[in-house]
Amino acid sequence: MTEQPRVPVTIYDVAKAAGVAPSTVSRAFARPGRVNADTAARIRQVAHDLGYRAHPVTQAPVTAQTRLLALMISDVANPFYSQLIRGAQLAATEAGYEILLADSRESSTRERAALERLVPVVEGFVIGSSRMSDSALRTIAKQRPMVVLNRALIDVPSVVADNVSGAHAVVELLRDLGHDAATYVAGPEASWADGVRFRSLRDHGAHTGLTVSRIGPFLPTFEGGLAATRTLLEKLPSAVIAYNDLIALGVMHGLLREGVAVPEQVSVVGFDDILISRISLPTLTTVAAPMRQLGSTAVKNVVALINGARHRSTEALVMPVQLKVRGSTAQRSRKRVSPALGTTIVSGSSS
Amino acid sequence: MTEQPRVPVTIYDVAKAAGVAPSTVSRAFARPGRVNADTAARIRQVAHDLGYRAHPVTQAPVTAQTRLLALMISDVANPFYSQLIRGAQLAATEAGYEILLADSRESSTRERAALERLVPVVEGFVIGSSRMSDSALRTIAKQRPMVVLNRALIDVPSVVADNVSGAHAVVELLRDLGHDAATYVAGPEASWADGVRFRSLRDHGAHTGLTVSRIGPFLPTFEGGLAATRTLLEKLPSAVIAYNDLIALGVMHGLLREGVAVPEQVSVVGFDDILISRISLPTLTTVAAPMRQLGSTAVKNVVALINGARHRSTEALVMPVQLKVRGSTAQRSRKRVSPALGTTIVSGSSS
DNA sequence: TTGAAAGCGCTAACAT
DNA sequence: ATGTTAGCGCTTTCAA
Repeated sequence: MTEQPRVPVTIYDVAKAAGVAPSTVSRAFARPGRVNADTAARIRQVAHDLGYRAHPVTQAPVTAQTRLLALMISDVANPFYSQLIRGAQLAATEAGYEILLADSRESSTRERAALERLVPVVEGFVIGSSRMSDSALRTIAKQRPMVVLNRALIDVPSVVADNVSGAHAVVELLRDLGHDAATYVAGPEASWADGVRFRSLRDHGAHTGLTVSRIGPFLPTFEGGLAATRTLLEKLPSAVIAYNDLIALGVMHGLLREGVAVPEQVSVVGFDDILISRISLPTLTTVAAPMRQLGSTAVKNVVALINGARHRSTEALVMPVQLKVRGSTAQRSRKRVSPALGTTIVSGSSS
Repeated sequence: MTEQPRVPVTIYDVAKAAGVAPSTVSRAFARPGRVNADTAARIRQVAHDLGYRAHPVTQAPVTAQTRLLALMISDVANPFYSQLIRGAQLAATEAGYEILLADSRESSTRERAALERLVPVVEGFVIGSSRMSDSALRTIAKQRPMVVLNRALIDVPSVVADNVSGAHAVVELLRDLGHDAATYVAGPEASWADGVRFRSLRDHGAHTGLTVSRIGPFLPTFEGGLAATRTLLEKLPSAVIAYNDLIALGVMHGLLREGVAVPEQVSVVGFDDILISRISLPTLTTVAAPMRQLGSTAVKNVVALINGARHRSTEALVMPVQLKVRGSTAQRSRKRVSPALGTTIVSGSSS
């Protein structure tokens, strides 16, 4: 491939070089039939030589709406978003919109840059998960209709999963299984859900006799969970609650690799209920949120905003969650593990 | 939320209604400082009452390039694309572009609609996987620089994984393990890779003494694999090769659920090497393609095209693949399965 | 078949 | 602080 200097070439340049009127050039491209075949051929030749490219934006009638919506998420590779994306797509299709997926890759800088670049192009935003500050988010919200997911933001319509109830259910499950302490493996610090989950776990735990400590932050990925295992092994808890399923799965694998039995020695709980959690071995106990609904609700709301609806309530819309009890949690064992050796020693229960 | 009739309101409407000049309205929004606070407030009020929305496209200086690239894939939820997307994003960031992800959800109609909507907005296309016809794809390629992945398309630059060699390696592996027949579980018919994989398997199998039959098409998902299991159980082969890992995983689980041991009774092979394949039980033998490189190479090429490079070679760029032999394949057993009962019976080898 | 000219909705000089 | 005016790159009447 040979590079050429990049100076935007317009139809005027082409017209001049080809000795025709700009409108003829326009027609040559836009409605091929309406122009003399020879003229058209010559124009195309000249255009090609000049390196002409139709301008991305003005090409379409400037009055046209783009019917494009942007959905911003922090990592497309995270299966957690699959259903959310599906829901959003479904609702968008129904409303005659197309969803453009933007991926911040867990970086607030990238997120902001992408958002800013999209403002002139899309009619509205759905923020699936943001790593930006509330105020930065509000700045964008001022420019285009926006709905935020997984974060409660004053003055911007938001839809969140009921993380508080989910955390309470987890605490109660573990208590019922005889655990009296658990370690929370934290995800990204900029994640709103992370904060809510840990605080809810800790506070409700304090009320009901489950001491929840925290390690992290870790990347919200399988690798992140693997990394967390090292810390966990230093002082192995009988129960681990992870920020999300991917971390939980990583932890589970990390533990199994070290010879620690899950759930016999350590119970593991996640959040999200992604596909793998249903097919891993053991299957993962997790808090399932109605991701698909979250996505479609959000899109319906932006579309309503675009159509002139007004946002009223200052409260976030809360969607119910469900605790899926599966194979990775079990009655607390009376055994204690010496992780370095991977052997087990019998002991009384400790606080 | 209250809906309102949708008649595009411009700054001129607002200006007239507020008794000011259009430019004042423009400034009130674009440059808040430069306008009397009272006037600005009044304008905002009027604008709001009229349901004014900044026009998505003309808002930015019309001369600006969008610096946006579209990446079209057939299913964002398929982890197969994760690395491809990453590669594309990395290369795009480096070139100062933003990647917009578009998802056809396995539908050529949706794909075409999305592509057409994106033409005026993006500077170039990377088609990660297409369900459209070659000619339909070429139509879009005429309007914007385009690079196609996973499909060889004459006149349009394309980058493909070396499916042929991958298939050959699979055939040889299975032969070496003593198998003399295998069933290929097909994916989407519109998938170019599907055709190449099956033909390569069948042809190379014919040469080396592995009879490859085909069932399908099935959805390229875990559920698709589960569905395929039913057909497979009717006449259980000693080896299954799936269009992709997701199907392979579905098949594996479907078989295990029915009491068929993998790999003892049936060997299973996939294509792609997605994350789960490394952590499933058993781990999955699969053909790994350099997805990340595919993505970044494609993006580098569109960017070059945008910058005026010319596409020359009519051949697709072929990237090497690697067979990862893992836990789901084993020496062919002498036992035969009576799948309906889930029991095993000893028998001699059969053709 | 082709040219001239008028916009599309908005921003940015340049005036006032 | 605000109004006037000239474009942005392209398409589209309207004439010729």
